Amino acid sequence: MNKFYITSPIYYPSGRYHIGTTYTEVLVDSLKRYHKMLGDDTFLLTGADEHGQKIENIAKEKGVTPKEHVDEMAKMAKDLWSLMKIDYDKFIRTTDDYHEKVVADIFEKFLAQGDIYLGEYEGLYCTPCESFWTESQLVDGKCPDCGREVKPAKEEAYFFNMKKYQDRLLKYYEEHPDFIKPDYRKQEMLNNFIKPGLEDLCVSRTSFTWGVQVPSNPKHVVYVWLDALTNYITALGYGQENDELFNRYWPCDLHVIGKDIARFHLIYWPIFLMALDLPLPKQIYVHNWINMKDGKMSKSKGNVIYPEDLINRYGLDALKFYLLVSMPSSTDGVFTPEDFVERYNSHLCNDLGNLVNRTISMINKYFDGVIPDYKGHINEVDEIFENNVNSYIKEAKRYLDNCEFSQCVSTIFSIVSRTNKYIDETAPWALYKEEKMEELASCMNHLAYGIKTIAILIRPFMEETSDNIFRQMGLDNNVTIEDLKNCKNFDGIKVIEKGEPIFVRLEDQVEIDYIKGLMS
RNA sequence: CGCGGGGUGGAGCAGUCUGGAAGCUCGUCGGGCUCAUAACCCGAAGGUCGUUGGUUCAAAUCCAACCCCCGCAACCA
Repeated sequence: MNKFYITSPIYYPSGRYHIGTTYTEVLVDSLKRYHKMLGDDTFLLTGADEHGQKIENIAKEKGVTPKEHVDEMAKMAKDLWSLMKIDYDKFIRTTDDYHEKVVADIFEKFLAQGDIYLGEYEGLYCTPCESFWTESQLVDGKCPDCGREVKPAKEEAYFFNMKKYQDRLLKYYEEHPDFIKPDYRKQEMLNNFIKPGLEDLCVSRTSFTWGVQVPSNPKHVVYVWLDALTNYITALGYGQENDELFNRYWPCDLHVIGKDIARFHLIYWPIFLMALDLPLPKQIYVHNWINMKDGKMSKSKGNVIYPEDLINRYGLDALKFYLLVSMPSSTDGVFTPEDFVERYNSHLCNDLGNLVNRTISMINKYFDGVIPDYKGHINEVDEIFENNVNSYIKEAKRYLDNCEFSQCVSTIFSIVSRTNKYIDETAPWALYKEEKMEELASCMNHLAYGIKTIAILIRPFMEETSDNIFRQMGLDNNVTIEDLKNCKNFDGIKVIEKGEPIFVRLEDQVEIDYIKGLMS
C-alpha cells in the first residue's frame, strides 16, 4: 500500500475566508479523496497560522485577547471545512502547545549548530502601528495600514544563514525536476532569489510578543516562517514523544500552496529541512489565484465572494466543480457570476443531469428498469464508444499526474458529452420501434456503463452527486478507482422508477443578479 | 536593458517543450431528433494565433527585436 501525505497551507486568520482560500482546500481534499479511492494510506493536514503582529493588532482593535480572536477564527475555519465536507485528518494551530514546544526546540537547535545568529533587522517602522514595513509594501511612501509617516529603524533580531545551504538547494532543484509544479515557478525562484544570492532570513522579533518565545533569549519571539512552515512536521509528531505518524508519513508527498507564499515554501522550507537533516517533500504545487473581473478580491473594492453563500444556494458540488474547472493552468482564474451560472447550467444540468435522467427514463421504459447485461460490443458504434471512454480516462489521468486539474475535470466531462452523443448515434427510440431488442439492450448497457464510469471519476470532487447517481442507478456506491475496469456488468440491477433531477436549471439573469448581490 | 506569466474567431481557455492542413467550452445562425431538465446531436459563420524580421519545403510552435496587460521584486500572511 502506498502512503499519501498531502497538506494545505495553514491559513492566516485575519478575517473571513473567501473563495480563493476555499479553492486550495477543495484541491487538497479532492486529491486526498482520489488517493483514498486508489487504496492509499492517506493523511490530509490543514490548519491555521495564528501568531504575529497582525493578529495582535486585530485582537486589540476588537478588544479581545489574541487567543480569544484565534479561537473564534479557528472555529470559523472548522465550521467552513465541515460545511464543505473537507476530509482532513488533522487541523493544526500554531498555538497548539506541542507545536510551540517543538518550534522553540528547533530554534535552539539551529542556534546551537550555528545556522542562526544574532544581528539587527533594519526596516521602515510605523510607530503607532508598531510594525515594520519594506519599501515595496508602502503605499505612497506611507504606512499601508494607517497612512502615516514611517521612519527607518533597527531592532535586534536573529537571522537564519540561508547562504550556507544555497548550493545544496540548487543541486536539489536540478536533481529533482518534478519537485516544483508548474515548472516556471522554479525559474522565478532561481532568477529572482537564488542566483543573485540568498539573503539571510529574519527569524525573530522583539517588537511584539504574540508568538513562540525564544527560550535562551525571552525578549524574542520566533518570527513567522520558521514557526509556520514547521507545522508540516510538528503536526505528525516530529520532535515529540509519539512520532509514529511522522515516521509513517514523512516525507510529504504534496504540499499545495498559492503563488503568494511560493518563495517561503520553495526556498526556505527545503533549507530548514536540510538544516534539520530531514528528507525534503516530494512535490510542491503552486496554484494561481482566483481574481474578480476588476482584479484582486478585496474588501475595499467590495468584490469579495464567500463560499458559504454559494454553497447554500447552489450546493457544495456545484461550487467545487466550478472552482476546479475554471482555474486555468497558465494564468490566474477569473470568477464572474455569468461564468458560474453558465457552467452550472451547461455542464451540470444540461449535460450531466439530463444524461442521467434520460437514461433512467429509457431503461424503465424499455426494460422495466433492469439494466441489461453486457454482451460485448455488438457493433462498431459500441466499440468506438468504449474506446473513446477508455482514452478519456487515460487522458484525465495524464492531466492529473501533471497537476493540470482544470483540464482533468474537463476531460472527465468529455465522457458526459460523448455519452450524450452515443444516444444520438444509436437512436434507441428507433431501435425500440423496430424491435431490435438486442441492440437496444446493448445501448442501455453502454449508457449505464458510461454513467457509472462518470460517477466514479467525479467522486473525489463531487461525492454528493456521485452518490445521487449511484442511488438512482441502483448501484452500490462503495467503489474504488479499480472498479473503473468493471463498469459494464450490472447483474440485473434495477434503476430507480422515476429519475430525479440532479441539478435543476437556473434562471440566468435572476441568479447572476443574486450572486452580484452577494459580493461585498 | 530586474524576474516570471499572459497576449489564439464575440467571451473564457487548450495547443507552443517534441514545427506539418488552427482546437475546446460558451454565445450566434441553420438543421436533426423526441428518450430527457425548452434539454440532446449535427452543421455553418467568425481568427493574417500581440507586432516586425529571420530560420525552414513547412512556424501559433524555433530564433531575434519590439509593444501591451498582470504579478513578483526578499521578510505582510
